[in-house]
Amino acid sequence: MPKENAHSKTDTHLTMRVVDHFSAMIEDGRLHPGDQIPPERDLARSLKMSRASLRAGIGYLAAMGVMNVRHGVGTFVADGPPELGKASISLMGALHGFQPWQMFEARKILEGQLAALAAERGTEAHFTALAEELAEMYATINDPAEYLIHDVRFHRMIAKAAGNPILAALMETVTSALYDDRRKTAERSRGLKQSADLHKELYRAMRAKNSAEAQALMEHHLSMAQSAQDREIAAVPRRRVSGKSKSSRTANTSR
Amino acid sequence: MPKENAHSKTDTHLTMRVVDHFSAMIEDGRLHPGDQIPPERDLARSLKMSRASLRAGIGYLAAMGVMNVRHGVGTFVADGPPELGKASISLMGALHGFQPWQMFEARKILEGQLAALAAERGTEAHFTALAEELAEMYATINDPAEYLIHDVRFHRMIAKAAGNPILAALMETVTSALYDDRRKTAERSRGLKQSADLHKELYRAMRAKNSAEAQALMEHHLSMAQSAQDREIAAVPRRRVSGKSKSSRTANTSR
DNA sequence: TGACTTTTTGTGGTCTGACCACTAGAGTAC
DNA sequence: GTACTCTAGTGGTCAGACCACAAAAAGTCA
Repeated sequence: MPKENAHSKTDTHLTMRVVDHFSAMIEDGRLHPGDQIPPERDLARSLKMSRASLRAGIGYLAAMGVMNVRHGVGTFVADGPPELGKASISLMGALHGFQPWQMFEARKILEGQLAALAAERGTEAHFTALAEELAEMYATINDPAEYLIHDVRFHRMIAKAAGNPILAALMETVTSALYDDRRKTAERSRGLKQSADLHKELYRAMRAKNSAEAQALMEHHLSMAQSAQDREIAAVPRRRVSGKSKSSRTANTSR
Repeated sequence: MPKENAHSKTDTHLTMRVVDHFSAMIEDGRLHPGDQIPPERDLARSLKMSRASLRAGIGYLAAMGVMNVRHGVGTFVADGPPELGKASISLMGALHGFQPWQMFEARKILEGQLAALAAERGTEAHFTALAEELAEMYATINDPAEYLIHDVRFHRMIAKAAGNPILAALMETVTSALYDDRRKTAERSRGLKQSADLHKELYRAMRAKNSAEAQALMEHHLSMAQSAQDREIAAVPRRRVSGKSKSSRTANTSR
């Protein structure tokens, strides 16, 4: 396996030369989040390669979430919240057979711990922000789509309050795979009341700096969510895939 | 804000059309890990786009670790162990200022939980494999480079025994950021004896299905490793860095 | 003056088709 | 058999042109 290691000088692939170039600039502090890089035409000339090759490298960085390319505007160093692996989890699920219960298990561990840490380390500002999202959740209890937005923000704020951006990024990675499905599946309103109440308890536990309770409540909350989803799946059976087409080594991609 | 997402039919970017195309094929089961996709020239014709655009999409998938491109041979669907985000964490560290202690905190949580799960779910085959790696560790106790290989395998086997590939992939993501540095820093031999003994205790706890003890031992082990790294940093002061940018490329000595 | 519309400018996105570089296997000589 | 050479197939790079989009500038009209 070509375990490409960072910062090889004689890297043959031009793509990797570009990646290394920008990696070095970022790690050296010559590039910061939000910075715009020069136009592709100029950059290609100064790096002595064709624009096509340069674009391959930029595309690679963009896929990793390090760069942010905006058509007609420019290319920027990513500045938003850290995102690891992006959509890869959903693909990885298909590739390696991730099971829904495994996702929830991972979430329980990560978010449970995050809630505990937030209880210990959260500041007044964090708790205030949590309270505001909580209020919004109650206010939009009859609008599942809107509710979901504040629900997500609430969880994200907990991650922020926990003070560990790495754990927050990992949570984001796992969660994002489930987000799309949830967005499409408008939840029943009656479920939202119960959900909001649970969040309120969670909020109180964190504000009281009771980390053990916060963790337990979070895990309980996610268990409920898991049950809800299981029921959803049972109600709307998923399409089944035809058997193992192990046929030829070369897959036919055209329809 | 533009949370671009999956499976848009009218996606303007050709790059994303390619990504969606293969994502769909993978999720439908028409493509499996290890499968080879058709040559770029044929594929470009059948997808009705230029080879350049097709390559952009393939490059994107390759960056996400979904595809595996081999010059002169062909392009394949990834079949190795799941890897989320690849090298992104080290870059993210530079971008968002990840601190070493945050990495260890994340590791403690993930690997601690993994050890507990392994104790509960591990099979005889798993424990046997662990015992073999343990033996290799004692055998190579005077060869830090070789020792490290078995050390990593030991931890990886724990992750496998835990039976949750998502958590395993997350651990891999966090750990890989530290691996390169560790490889360069030859450890002290006397530290390895202590490390091996700790792994042995850990092994025994797991085999005895004592999940609580396994988790505690793993966390203790990682705490020791963290202390060792802190000493390493203190002994070899880093080059000064300006402002907020701080290199995450530091040595990790003990495990 | 002020607000709206049109044009210009600068950026990334795509196309074409040619040629280079690598790999693996077939063919050949010994 | 072994080692070498050749060849076909694949991804990698190049060049230059043109398209599409977004923001800013210029023009237009009340």
